[in-house]
Amino acid sequence: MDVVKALAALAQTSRLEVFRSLVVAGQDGLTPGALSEHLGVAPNTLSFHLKELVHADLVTQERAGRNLIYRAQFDRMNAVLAYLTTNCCQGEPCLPESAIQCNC
Amino acid sequence: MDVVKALAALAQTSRLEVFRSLVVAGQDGLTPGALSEHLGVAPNTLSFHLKELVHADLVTQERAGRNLIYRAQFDRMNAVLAYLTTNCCQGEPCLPESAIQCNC
DNA sequence: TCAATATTTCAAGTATCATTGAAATATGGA
DNA sequence: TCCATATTTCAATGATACTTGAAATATTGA
Repeated sequence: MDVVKALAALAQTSRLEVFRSLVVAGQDGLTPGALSEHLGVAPNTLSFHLKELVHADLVTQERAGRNLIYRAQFDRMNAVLAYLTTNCCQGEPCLPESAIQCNC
Repeated sequence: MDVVKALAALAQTSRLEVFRSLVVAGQDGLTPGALSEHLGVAPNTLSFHLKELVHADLVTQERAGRNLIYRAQFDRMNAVLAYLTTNCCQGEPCLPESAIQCNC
């Protein structure tokens, strides 16, 4: 699991906005056209960024007729997030409470 | 809260290893010397990466005599992770279960 | 104060990334 | 088949990032 690649894919303003939009959209996903209009990113630039997200395995692509549908890959996202926190603090308590994963 | 900057700071092999080491170390933190030896990163290269992590507010620096001690900033880390998942899936269930945040 | 240890800063070179405009591909409908 | 829509690919340019070696700074103990 290449965590660096996933983090790099998210470490760019347009891509982070794209991914966040897909996270909110959930299983419905979004088309490049919708994303392009909603985020104000040029179609070819958007296509480049979507490919980066797909290569990082954070997003899936499916064709639906004339459109493509992109969706966030939630299990992969959670695996990346989990990597950052596993085995933290040698078992000592480091934070009072939190609840940040995607379990809506 | 500049999430892109934080993700970019983590999206690099050496820095991700440094950060993970600091996460595991917890409140004890680690010195550049210890990190350099443990990870096999040249001291000046390590210094560059540590500065990136500090600028991204993911790591703190404190002097202890001749050494410096770097520590992971857990609340900041959790805030960054939380940003990726908030408002996901329009409230629909998207994953059965998970537990990924730092609450050790 | 001087030397040793710990760590950072600086400058330079190479590589990687983001954006843009133009052209290409794929799909659906007339 | 032909056209329009949707989306991607390509090439080029400018900006940003990583690494390295050498030099500088800070702290401690003799």
